[in-house]
Amino acid sequence: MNCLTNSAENKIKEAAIKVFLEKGFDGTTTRDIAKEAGVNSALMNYYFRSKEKLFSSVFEEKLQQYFSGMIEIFNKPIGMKEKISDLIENDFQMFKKNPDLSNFIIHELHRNPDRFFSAIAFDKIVDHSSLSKQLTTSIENGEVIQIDIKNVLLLMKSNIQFIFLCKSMTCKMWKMEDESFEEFAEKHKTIVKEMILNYLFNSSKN
Amino acid sequence: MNCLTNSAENKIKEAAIKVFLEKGFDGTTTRDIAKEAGVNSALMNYYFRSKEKLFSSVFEEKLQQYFSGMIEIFNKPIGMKEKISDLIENDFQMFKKNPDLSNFIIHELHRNPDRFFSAIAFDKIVDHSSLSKQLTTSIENGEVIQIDIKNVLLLMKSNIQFIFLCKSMTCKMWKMEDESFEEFAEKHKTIVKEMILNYLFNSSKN
DNA sequence: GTTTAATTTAATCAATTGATTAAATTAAAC
DNA sequence: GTTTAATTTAATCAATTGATTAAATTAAAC
Repeated sequence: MNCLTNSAENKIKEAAIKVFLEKGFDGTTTRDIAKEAGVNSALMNYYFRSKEKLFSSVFEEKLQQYFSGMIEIFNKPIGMKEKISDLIENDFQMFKKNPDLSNFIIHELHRNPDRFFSAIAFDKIVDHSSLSKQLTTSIENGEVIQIDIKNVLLLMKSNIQFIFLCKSMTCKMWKMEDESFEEFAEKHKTIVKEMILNYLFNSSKN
Repeated sequence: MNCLTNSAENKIKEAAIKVFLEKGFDGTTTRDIAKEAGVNSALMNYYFRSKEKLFSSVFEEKLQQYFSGMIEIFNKPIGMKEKISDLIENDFQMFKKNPDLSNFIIHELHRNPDRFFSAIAFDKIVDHSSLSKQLTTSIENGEVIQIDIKNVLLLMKSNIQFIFLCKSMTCKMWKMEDESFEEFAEKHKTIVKEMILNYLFNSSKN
């Protein structure tokens, strides 16, 4: 019943993660998943009842992953400048390790926005109130410019995620291979960090 | 043979644009398109030979649209600061009018990166050399900081496109309707413009 | 070792999907 | 007005797809 490490159920889940992230829900057939998992295709329905249910379990897991790193950092007892810097760095590393994740989340939410709430209790998971309070304090301090938390988060997300979202276009346009793309991404991350920190923080404090 | 405005061929093409942009290639059936166009489903194959070919013609058109505005501005005889500002504004207006365009291009290129070249002759269409030269001059002037054209373009694209790419997530997270989202988007555009211009341009010149 | 439950397989379904065919209709050419 | 070509339709295919079923096998309980 346990020791799932290599059980059929686990192999199916792993395969589903891989295939759904590559091809999306519509581009994936249940036979794709069964083949990737190396199991009989009826097993998928035995364990997960339907393609839709299997997908949901994958999507839920990935949406959690998408947010999980942020939340820890939100509550870290560190200064605002360091926190912003950490959030950027954290996202960068996550998408570097999971190059399909961003496309997957963005596309599946675009196709069916309601998945957002069926997959996550946002209020519980992303408790932005702590960060929000810290931002307010920093603004009152004069450390940070007058700005809404929504814009701050969007600035960070846009500049990091988009590097990976449009990876294929970048590589085609500028004739890059994986290696030079990685260099480019690292370089861009540095620029983004500098630009955002410069913009948000008043120059008096360093 | 002509007067295509309301011909079946044209209705199919229009319907294909609408449905493909909403649902993507994998999420669309030929019957969806026929139904949307209000024509017999065999007509699609009569005019376009196959779903793949119809899709290609849509994708090609949309990729051109994606780049078309940029190119004009690249070659405008205006200063660097105004040009950057115009490019940002132009992208913003395009994606505001075509909220699915960004998702469509990003997703279909992610699924099949080679479509990029089958759909566009990049060297011809995006002649970035003019902008590239202007940037070099501006850097030598001391007007602009030392930076690569690739990073400049990516900064602009990221910050504008991503607003619309993650529209559904934004609306869910912050409980926005279409109206307040539009306000938010406008506000964010202003911030992005200011941030990017501040970052790229040395403060001596105004 | 027998019984019972859990897991796996092969065979098969009905529905959907992209595509084709042949006939019917409409428009154009002369 | 007849001939010819272009357009449209209804009917139908074969292949694919998500799912189910019933039988076979394996593991667990006693």
